[in-house]
Amino acid sequence: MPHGERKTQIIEAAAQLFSERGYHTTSVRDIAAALDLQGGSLYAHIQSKEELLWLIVERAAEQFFNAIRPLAVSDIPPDEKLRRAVHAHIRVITDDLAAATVYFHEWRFLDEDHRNTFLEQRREYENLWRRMIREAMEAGVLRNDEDPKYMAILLLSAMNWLYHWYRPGGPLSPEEIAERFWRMLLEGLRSPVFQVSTS
Amino acid sequence: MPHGERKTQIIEAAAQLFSERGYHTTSVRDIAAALDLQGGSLYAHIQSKEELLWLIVERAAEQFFNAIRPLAVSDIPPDEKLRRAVHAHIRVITDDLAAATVYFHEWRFLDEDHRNTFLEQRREYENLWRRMIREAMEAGVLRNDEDPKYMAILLLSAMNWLYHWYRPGGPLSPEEIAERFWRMLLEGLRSPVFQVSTS
DNA sequence: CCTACCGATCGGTAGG
DNA sequence: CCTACCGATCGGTAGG
Repeated sequence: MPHGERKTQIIEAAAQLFSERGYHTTSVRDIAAALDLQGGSLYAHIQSKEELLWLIVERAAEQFFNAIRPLAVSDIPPDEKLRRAVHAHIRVITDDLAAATVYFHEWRFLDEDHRNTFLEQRREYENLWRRMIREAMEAGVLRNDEDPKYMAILLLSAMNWLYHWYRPGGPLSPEEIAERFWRMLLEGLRSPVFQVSTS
Repeated sequence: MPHGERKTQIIEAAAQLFSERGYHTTSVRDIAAALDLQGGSLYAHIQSKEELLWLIVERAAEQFFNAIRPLAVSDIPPDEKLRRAVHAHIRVITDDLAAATVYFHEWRFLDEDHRNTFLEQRREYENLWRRMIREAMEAGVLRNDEDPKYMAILLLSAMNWLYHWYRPGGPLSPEEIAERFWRMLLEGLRSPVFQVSTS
């Protein structure tokens, strides 16, 4: 009978290795070695290598939902709500960079059922963002001459790319990054005193 | 002696498969099968599987440079220059989605030498963007109370994420996407008639 | 949790 | 460009 703690260790070692080398370049023996075990010994705790991938992705998806859903359904003013959501989303990524990297990078290697569940959850998550944005548009906080769909894509793209370049100990804290990103996205990059010739 | 046309076919088939399944999940036999060849026959044209990955990444890097460098060194007004650069960068991604996907996703599996060259080229490319942004800031076109470094990251993040969601035949053309992204980034998401309470 | 092993598949080569 | 093969490594299992 597997005891939970050991399994958590295995999941975390797997997340670290999958994020560094990718799912397929990491062997079950690599994961076992990181815990000073023999390759076959892992199977006392897990059913398959794919189960590990699924558990990592599942957990990460949960982190995103736990961070954003309470905000989304709250009655905080829509601009403050979005500001906090940006901070929260970025926090999930920076708090467990390995898990986030696997979430964004390796989900394609899930079994078909797990992959479908993943895609479904991701769609739901994006809908939370679209709803917050539409709410802010209707409150007159965000401009209503843009499509909330592409606003959401822009926001999430800028944030999600973070796992490519963020490293702990860099010049900016997660909070400072979130602050700057939100400010630039909200206020725009254009100088307020300059009339730019956009078509 | 390999003749060039066949090699191009091999590279393109490899780019397609690498982008769909990833580098390590695609076998040399898969690539050969896509061209109705036997696995071993590829080695009349290539030296190794890694060479294929390198050629795909190399080509993609060249596309980005060819699209942006002439703009960067031109004396087009800085705002128009950036607008065109956004269009050009997005065009490179959408014009060869498979190559762009491999470029962003699979470069980690390059040999050490190739990986170092890749990282060097990417740094140079990002510097082109930083220089264009700094130029626009100094011309008073972009706000000078933000760091050009993070402006560049924001711009490139939003654009680079495109390969995750863009599919040909979608509702927006590459030009329409570029237009919207540039407009949203430049003008900001905030409603012009609303005073948002940012700290 | 280990030892010892399974069949399958991999990238790459020899020889034609 | 094909056939036939190489050693290495893979995920997973049996039996203890």
